[in-house]
Amino acid sequence: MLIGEYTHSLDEKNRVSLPSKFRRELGRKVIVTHGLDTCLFLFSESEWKKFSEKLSGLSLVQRDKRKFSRFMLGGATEAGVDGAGRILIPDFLKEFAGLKGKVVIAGIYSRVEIWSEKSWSAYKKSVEKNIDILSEKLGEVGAL
Amino acid sequence: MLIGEYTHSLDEKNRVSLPSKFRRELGRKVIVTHGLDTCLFLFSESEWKKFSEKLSGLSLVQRDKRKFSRFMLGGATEAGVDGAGRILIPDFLKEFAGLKGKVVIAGIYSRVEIWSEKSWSAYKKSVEKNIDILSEKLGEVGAL
DNA sequence: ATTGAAGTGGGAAAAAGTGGGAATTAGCGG
DNA sequence: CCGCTAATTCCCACTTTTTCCCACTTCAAT
Repeated sequence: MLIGEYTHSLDEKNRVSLPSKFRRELGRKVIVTHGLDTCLFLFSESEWKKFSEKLSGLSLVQRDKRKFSRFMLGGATEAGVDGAGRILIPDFLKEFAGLKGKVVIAGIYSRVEIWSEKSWSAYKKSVEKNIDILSEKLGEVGAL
Repeated sequence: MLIGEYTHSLDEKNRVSLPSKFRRELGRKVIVTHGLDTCLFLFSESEWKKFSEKLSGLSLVQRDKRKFSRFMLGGATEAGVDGAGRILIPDFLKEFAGLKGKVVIAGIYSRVEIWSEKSWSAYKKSVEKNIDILSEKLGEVGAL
């Protein structure tokens, strides 16, 4: 289970270290892609398999489904984990998430998210302010 | 599985390099045809077989189906992969997708798409702007 | 203090992408 | 049918990018 938040730095070669606590579970190859809300999603190979198979079922001839699969699959990249536990972030993903300098790596159970430190703290703050209303709403629809 | 986005250039002889990560899966011969949304679709021989068989099932006597299969099958061309991993784009497809200079090659699970850099970035921008609404919608209809 | 693990930085080797020339093939006119 | 031109294919060489590896630093624990 991937949990916890870590702050690492993106170096000049666009590399980030994965938190050492995540490494065993993630293996020597991970998949990184566009996330929702200006972050990147990172999956282990097995989690990615589940997710990508779902995506591959989206019809080719429907505009919105095509859009979404381009976003997720076209935006994905296999990233090998180097000897020091780092992965390489491609330029287009780096820009998408606005990564520069310090980045936050957060484990969300079965996936990992990569945020710029700045957007992470802003997002966090906004959630904290509304968590009460949010939880109420989820309760109403029976999600929790 | 074909995933990721790569920017390569279309040279004076109308050649583009296939991303090296795609080469093993695509083999030494691929099929390129008209795509949806001003791009080209590119398939491995085996994926093309599946796709074209589906198309061949479309009824001959219905106008719209006839249109679609002409578009896809009539526009298709076999392209050999040269020693350096490049293929040749025929003029009519090049013009269809408006390819010139830098082109983007994106893997979408079982197919590859070829875009002009310009239309790709425009398309992407519009998707990113609405991805939140889009994913919400797909969630509601149970597609994901 | 010393050891070890984690994170960071940078250099060298290997691979990928690109451009262009030579050779082969195809098309065309004589 | 032959020769000329044009186009395509094949191959080699250069450049850039990526990958791999090693070394330094920091922090924690003993």
